[in-house]
Order: sequence, then structure tokens, then C-alpha cells
Amino acid sequence: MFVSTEAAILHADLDAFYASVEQRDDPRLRSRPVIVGTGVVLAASYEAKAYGVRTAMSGHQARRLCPQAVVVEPRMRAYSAASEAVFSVFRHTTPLVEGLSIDEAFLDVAGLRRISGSPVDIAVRLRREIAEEVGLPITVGVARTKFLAKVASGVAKPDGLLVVPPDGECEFLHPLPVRRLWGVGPVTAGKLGRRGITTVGDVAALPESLLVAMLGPSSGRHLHALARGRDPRPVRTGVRRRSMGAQRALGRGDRADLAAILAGLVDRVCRRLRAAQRMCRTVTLRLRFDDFTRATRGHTLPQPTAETDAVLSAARALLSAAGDLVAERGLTLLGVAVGDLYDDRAVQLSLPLDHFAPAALDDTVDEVRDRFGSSALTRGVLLGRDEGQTVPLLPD
DNA sequence: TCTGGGGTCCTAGGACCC
DNA sequence: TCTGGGGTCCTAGGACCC
Repeated sequence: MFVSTEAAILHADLDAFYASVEQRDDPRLRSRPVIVGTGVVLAASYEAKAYGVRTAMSGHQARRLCPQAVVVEPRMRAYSAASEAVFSVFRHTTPLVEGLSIDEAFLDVAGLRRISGSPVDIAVRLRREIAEEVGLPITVGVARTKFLAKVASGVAKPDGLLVVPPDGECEFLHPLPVRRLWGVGPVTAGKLGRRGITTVGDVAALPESLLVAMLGPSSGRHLHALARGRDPRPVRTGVRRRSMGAQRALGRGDRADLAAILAGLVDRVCRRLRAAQRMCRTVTLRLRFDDFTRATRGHTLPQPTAETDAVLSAARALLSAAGDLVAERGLTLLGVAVGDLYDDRAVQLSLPLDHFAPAALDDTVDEVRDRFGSSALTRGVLLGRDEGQTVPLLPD
């Protein structure tokens, strides 16, 4: 396998994204503490962060910490538009862009040296272009791997640029706390901390077998590799979402209205599903109770759908089956998610098959490849006699 | 820190099939 | 009737990320 020895992966991350958009659009907010979101903090400007305000904090607490903050309602449309403008600059920079969320992405700039200059030159220019064209501050980390680039941008925030040279990776990485490792949250950090493992260097010093014994094979191997600077994951384009959901926190008054709230959530999800030209085959209900315990209940449909009615009847059945739990513990959050998503165009192409015939399937596969490219060929669904049966169209 | 709304990935057991 | 091994699918829960 080819292993890069050059720092050519960029992790670009917009700073305090929602709050920065608000400050950009309203000059009165500039250089003032800004909090986006009234009930709970969705984003805080760096001026507000200086007072200890953090994302996901309750609005109450945030205002206590920083009474002079300007609190604004979120404007999701403005954030989506800003995100699109930023991603357009990304894609102008390199075709190899992998979005991670609305406000961050990996860019692979290896092989652009002749055309665009060194990765550092590219990063400098990218930050300037986003400032000039979109009017937002962005931090960029540059390194040999995705993980190192992401850690670098985290360390460089806000409005910074940090390069981790390939021969300086250990010095950069090892002093950092374990929480910086991708996949280490409160639970894993606790497990490690109880054994005196607090830095990335501590993790790197352990044999893989010990980490596997502590955390399981997948996390153990993953952390062992990351701590030693190994991360072979390439920047991937065309990654498609695997699920969609909508949820709502419930006040006391909402509990009588569960049926209406459920219908509203399903309607929202199904509209998005249809807008994205996708169909789903699984429906999952997310429940959270008074005591903050959680439960999920799911069902797999016999065939994919994007119809509100089909998803709603599955969701209703799941909710009524969970009736005892809801009555016992008191519901504080209700969510609906749909998964096992299919491209509805591909599903329609399989409709002419009225009986299972390998030759006819081959023809359909060819047609899909011609019209949508081979990346569209992953799985197909047979409708008709073998209703809803999923078949692999390409080996994994 | 008493908790929003969106996601991803991993694990594990049971049903079912060959 | 009992027995084994291997594979896939479904469901539920949990950890983690932004």
C-alpha cells in the first residue's frame, strides 16, 4: 500500500460557525459575545466562550455566565447557504473533498504541488479565499493523515493554521490528553484514566493487546494506531448519508399530543427523504425518559418507501408497543429516524423485472451503470415475486 | 452540566438458513 | 432425532462526534 510521507491532508473547520455567520450578517454583533439558540446553546462566539459559555449548555446557565451576551434565534437557512459557499471554495481547491459536517471537511491536496503549490501555500490561500469570498474565519490543520490534520486544526483554533511536519508527529501528538483521540469520549477516557493513562503518549506506549483487552478489538486497535500516528483512511468523496432523523424534546404539555407530534416528525423526515430522492427500509423510534434513560425501537419494512403513510404506520406501531415503558418512565424526547437508505431512481430501474431472471438482472445492472456510473451499483432491491429482497450488485 | 438536534459506528444475541 | 459450523438479517443498546 502507498503510504504518504508528505503532509498533504487539510482539515478545514469553520470557527464558531453559526455565531460567526450572525456576526458577519449583523455588524453590531462583531466583537461582542453572541449566543445562538435560546433554549440551549447551539453555538457561542469566541467572545462568549471567554466567559465559559459552551455548545450544548442550557440557555439559562449561559446567560448567568455571560449576562451581556446577545442571544439570537438560529437561522438554519443562512447557515446552509454559508456552508454551500464554503464547500464550493473547497471543491475549487481540490476535487478530493470529504465533508464531515456542515462546517468541516478534509481536503486531499497531494499531487497539486505543480499546479497549486505546496500544501501550506494551498492552506494559506484557502483561508484567505474563504475570508474574502464568504466572510468567515476558518482554521486549517495540515498533516500527513486525517487524524493528525484534525487534531492540528483543533489545536490551532480560532482563525489559525497549523502544520504538523511528518518528522514532528510524535512531539506534537504525545503530550496531548487522551480525549483528543478520535473515538475517546467520557467513558473511554474514564476507563483509561483509572489505569493512569492520560496522554496520547501513554496510549502509544501500551501494547495493542492490552488496549484490545480494555476496550474491545475495534476501539483497541483503532486507538493504538492513532496514538502512534498511523491512520491509513483516505479522503473519500461521494460519501452518502446512511440515515435521516427528526426529534423533539417534550414539555409536560406535549405528552397528551404524542400522536400529533409523531405525525409531525414522520412528515418532516419523509419530506427530506423525498427531496433527497431516497427511500428507506428501516424505521427507528428514539425515546428518552424522565430519568434520562433512553430506548430505541426499530422495524424493518418489507420494501423501501418514502411515503409518509407507510413510515407513519410503522412508527405508530412501535410507539404503541412501547406504551408500557412510556407510561412508566415518562417521555421527555421523541425521535424518528429512517435508515437503510436507497436511491429511489435505482429502485425504479428494477421495476421492469417481473420475475427473477439472472440475465434480466444483468441487463438492469448494466443500465444502472450506464446511467448513474458504477458508484451507484452497490445493492439492489428486487420487487415483485421476491419482494423486498436485497441483492448485492457488486462485491464489497 | 442536569441535556438539543442532527448524525456515525460497533457489539451482541436470537432467528433463520444451508 | 440429534448434531455441528458458518453465514446473514434483524433488533437493541451504547459510545461518540459536531
